[in-house]
Amino acid sequence: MAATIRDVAQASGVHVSTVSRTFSAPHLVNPETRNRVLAIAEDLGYRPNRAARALTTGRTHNLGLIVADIANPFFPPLIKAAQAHARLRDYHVFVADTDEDPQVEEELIQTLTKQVDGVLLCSPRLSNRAIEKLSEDVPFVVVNRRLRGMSTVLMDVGHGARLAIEHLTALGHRRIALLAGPAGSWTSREMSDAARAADGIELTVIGPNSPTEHGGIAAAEAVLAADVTAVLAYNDLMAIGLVEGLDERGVEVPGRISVVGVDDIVPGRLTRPKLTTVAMPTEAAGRTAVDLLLQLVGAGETATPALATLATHLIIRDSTGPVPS
Amino acid sequence: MAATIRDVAQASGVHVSTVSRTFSAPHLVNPETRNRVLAIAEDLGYRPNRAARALTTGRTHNLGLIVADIANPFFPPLIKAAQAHARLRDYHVFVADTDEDPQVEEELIQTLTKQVDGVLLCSPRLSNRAIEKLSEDVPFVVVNRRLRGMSTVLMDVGHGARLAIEHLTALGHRRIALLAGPAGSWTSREMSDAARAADGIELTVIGPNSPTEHGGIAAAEAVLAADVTAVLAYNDLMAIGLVEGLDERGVEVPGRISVVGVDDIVPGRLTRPKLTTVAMPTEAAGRTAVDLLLQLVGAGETATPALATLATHLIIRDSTGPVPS
DNA sequence: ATGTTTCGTGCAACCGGTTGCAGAACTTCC
DNA sequence: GGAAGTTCTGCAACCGGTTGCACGAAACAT
Repeated sequence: MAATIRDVAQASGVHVSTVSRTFSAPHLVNPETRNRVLAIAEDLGYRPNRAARALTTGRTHNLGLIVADIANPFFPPLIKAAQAHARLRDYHVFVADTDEDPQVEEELIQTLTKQVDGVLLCSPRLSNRAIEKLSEDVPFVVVNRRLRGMSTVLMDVGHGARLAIEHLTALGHRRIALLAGPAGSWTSREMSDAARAADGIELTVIGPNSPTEHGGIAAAEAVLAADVTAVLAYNDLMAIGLVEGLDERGVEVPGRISVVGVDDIVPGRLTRPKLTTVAMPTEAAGRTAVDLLLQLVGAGETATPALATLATHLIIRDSTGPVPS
Repeated sequence: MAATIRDVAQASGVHVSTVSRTFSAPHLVNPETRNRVLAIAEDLGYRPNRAARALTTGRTHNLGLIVADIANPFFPPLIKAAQAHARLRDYHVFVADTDEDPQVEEELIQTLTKQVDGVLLCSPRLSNRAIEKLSEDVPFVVVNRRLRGMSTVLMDVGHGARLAIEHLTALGHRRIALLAGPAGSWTSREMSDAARAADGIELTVIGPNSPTEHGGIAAAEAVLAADVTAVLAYNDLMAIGLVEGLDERGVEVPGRISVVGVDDIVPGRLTRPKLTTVAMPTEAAGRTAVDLLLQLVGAGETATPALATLATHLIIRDSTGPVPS
């Protein structure tokens, strides 16, 4: 069995409380005693049991990170960044995948609640109402969804959409289609609001669509029917699918139609043509979300929700070009 | 504050032990009492505290999953599958990223040890020695590395490599290069063993290389110098990079050189030409690893290490073709 | 020399559960 | 009708830590 605090106490001839303090409040114990205890602890391979500690302190030093789909290339960089950032602050993170199912999401949060100090909710599928309810039990930070009264990390996709459209209009495009995402998506709404507000273009909104490669392929027909020269897609996966669908129909990108995606996921850099896209600050979002969450955790009841909006930028590659004459 | 077992006990006029048993050994309590307790628990929103339970039972119902790099597209499907499979068995999983650093890996395992019932180690960078040492403290299942005396999940990449080479020879290729992976990699050794054993081909081994897109780009020069007509790359990322590097030099794939990757990651399906590749059963590996681990956890000291070898298969797409005449 | 702080440590209760043991109430059997 | 089981519940110790409180010793002030 692994050494406990009592083993260390016995071996060093002090009371358990002294050993405890050696680790959790070193300044309260005599340097001499402390060193002796530390040496013996080291010797016995003692490591404090975080779960036991959590029982009295109420701090588990764990975070929960809930995403809709781990395998969606958008998330791994965020997970990685969040996890690394948390680790620096001595936090471990549970990662859970809801498979896009709100029901699963809710259950997950409930069973996780007791084991974590806070939960990071990325692109939640749950209703605002449900989230607010659950947030009574555990601090939340929500990524990619606006929720008043709650700490939030947003990526300014509206701005990104404007940049994309400016880029397209500079290339001479006037008739532009927006391939919308899933119905309830905040991101999708932001994008279409931005696109609708753009001057001097004729916008066709196609969708809602499934935010997958398949959704993009399926939309190719509708894009052709819309008779546009450029398309802004909800995300890169759809954009890639669309390029594929257009290719199957002998339509060249960017020769006949220009395509812009959103997210800047890895595959987009590898396809041909390489995808022009709105880069999302996913790593920064992961780090920021952890920071906000720990801030919330530290503040306890007096917590003030914070809102962080992260900038996006346009990466121009090869899937956009001048409007065909 | 969240309701505890004592709140429920008080509210239902029974002793805490009865409440405890209602949840952890229902058959020991009178159905009538049980229902009353359950109703009141429901009412109070009571949920057992897993950490507290772990203290006495020694079972945390948590697993640790350690990978070298979450953002490497190879891992997310495995993580997703493992996590989903664990959840069905009422286990949560900590996911941690070592950033390819053995030091970090070791620390991570140590701090995680007390909080989990077992650890899944995917493509570990740690020495066998270190892993064996650490395995005294917590059950391990190792994925993608052969380690005697320890439960292991392997993907039969040797077989995959043979399939790939058969495919290439059937197309007429004789001079083939193997783009090796990192030096210590078990997978890389398996592949080169298989390739060396193949009959009737002239093999050039290039490497070790960094297992990234960049490594592939960098290897393009060496591939051309080797004067081969086909290349088997350590993984898809490298294969994609190689195709890119060759393209920059005006070399057509598969027109002049055929390229086969390994892993079947998502981007490979999206590039052009679409990548011929050896598909790895990553989801199955994740599930199998969880099964083996839980089996180990259940068995306690009497655990018998098991070995699972998962089949790979070849997916023929567009990056391979007949040898140029 | 005495009174007041400061410092270091021990004591014991507590966090939220689990579990071996014991005993009460109720059955079953002869 | 009493002995022997069953079934259900309570008691209390325990898991591995933390922490408020008390107390003795040393350091300081007067």
